[in-house]
Formats: sequence, structure tokens, C-alpha cells
Amino acid sequence: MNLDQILENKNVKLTPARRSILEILLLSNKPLCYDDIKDKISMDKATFYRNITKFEEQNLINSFESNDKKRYFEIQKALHAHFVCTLCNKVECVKDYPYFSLDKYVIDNIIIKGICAKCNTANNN
Amino acid sequence: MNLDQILENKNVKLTPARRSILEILLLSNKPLCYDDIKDKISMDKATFYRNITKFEEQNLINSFESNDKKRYFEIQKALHAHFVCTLCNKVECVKDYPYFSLDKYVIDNIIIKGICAKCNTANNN
DNA sequence: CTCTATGCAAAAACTTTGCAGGGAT
DNA sequence: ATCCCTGCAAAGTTTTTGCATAGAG
Repeated sequence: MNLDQILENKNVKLTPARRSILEILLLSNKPLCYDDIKDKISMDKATFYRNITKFEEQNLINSFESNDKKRYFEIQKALHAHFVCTLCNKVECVKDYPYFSLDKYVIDNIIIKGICAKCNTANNN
Repeated sequence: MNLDQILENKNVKLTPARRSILEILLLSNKPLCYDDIKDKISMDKATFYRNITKFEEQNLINSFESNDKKRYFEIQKALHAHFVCTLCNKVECVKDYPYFSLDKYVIDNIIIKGICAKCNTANNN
């Protein structure tokens, strides 16, 4: 999947800022927040959030709020679930979690909240 | 399930403010945010959030962030999923959504994000 | 009396908006 | 010349913290 395919038929001009955001999200194996992306490239938060809003309007990406109060974004290549640890705030993709359709509902994302293996082990020591 | 049972062995004194919060959450059939609760009883946000924090520390309630950037709280009687509509921000419980354990992970909550039946119908008109 | 709970006000954290400058078409 | 993208600064929203008062044991 490349950016041209992704932007096909979408009303989004591919500016350098947008290219950067999309490339970083494409290369990432987990959802990223503004801080994650700002660490990789210099970009004002207004630019970031305005472009993110546009991407979401065009269904190019989806997002969710994690436990750390930040929004995390990703280009979802195939619908899959996400795990958010409520102790260490780690976010990871859960590729093999089954999902089911709900009558007349459109499912965009599944977020599983709980305690990750590492924190769980640490907690029980 | 009553408040005495819920607070059994928990290090939480049952003050009037706490009783109000817990009773409202117990009676609700869906997760509630601070604004929802403030509509029902007068309570300062500091008091609310401090008590909510204490409840969460004692695993009396759990919470998640919805699309409207607010945290929603509930007393979860049995693990079940929640649906959050990304268009109208409605939050509802999905009792019959199947869930699966993840090896070594503790699952506290499942949030399904998407478009609810009503918004979906409205959108396709 | 001491310890905790509460309310008000201020701060903090993340996101959004206003506005002006700059580039592309 | 117009449109829209970008960055800075300011505002907005939700949640948290500081502090003084009130209340329970």
C-alpha cells in the first residue's frame, strides 16, 4: 500500500506535512500519538491535528483515546483490535483478536483495556 | 449487589458523596461521565474525580475515554463490551459481544468504536 | 484533636481556533 | 489573484492539584 493508492479518490492534497504523517503511520506497527510523531519530525501541533482531522473525515485513518488522555492514530490496513495497558499506558495491536459484526452497526475499531503481561507479572511479585 | 457488598474489604469509607456516585452508577445501564452525574446531583468536580480515582484504585469501577474526550465510568457487574459512536458520541453497553482472553493479559474492558445504527441509517439517506 | 473529605480556585494537559504569512496553481 | 497550508499564539475542554474549611471518630 502506498500513499497514492491511499489518497486515491480522497479530497486530500499530498503536502509535505501530510506525507510525513502518513508515511510515519504507514511504517509504524502500532498507533501513534502527536508526541510520537513530533519526536520523528518537526511539526506544529495545529498542523498535525488539522491534518489528522482531515484524514479522519476521509476515513484515511482512525483513532482512539488511550489511558494517558492522548489520542492515538493509525492507518488500519485490516480491522484488528488494540490493547491498552491501564498501568503502563502501552498501546499495541492485537492481530489475532476475533471481531464480530453488530447488526446495523459499523465497527471501526476495537480497544481492549486491561493489564499487559509485563505489568501483570510485575504486579504479582 | 448493594453498596455494602461492593465496599466489602475495600479501604473506602462510604461518605455521602461517594454513596451518591456509586448509587447513580449502580442504577445506570450505561457508563456515565462527570457531566452526567453532575446533572443528577450537585457535586464539585474535584470531589468527583478524587473519589473516582479512589474507586479505580480499589477496582470498584472502571473507565474509558469516549470520543467526546470525556471519561466514562461504570460499575461493571460482568465483563462486557461498550460501543461508542464516533458520530453522535453515544455510549452503550453491548452485553452479547463475545470476548476472549489474551495469554497473560488481564482484560478489564472492551470498547468498540464505530457508527451506531441510527447514525448509519441517517448517513445513508 | 487528628485525620480525612469537600469545595473553590488555580493549574495542568491535550486539542482546537484565530490570524497572518507564504506557496502553489 | 486566489486558495489553502502552515506556524505561532491564544483559547477551550477536561481533569488534577493546592489550600483552607468543615466534619467524623
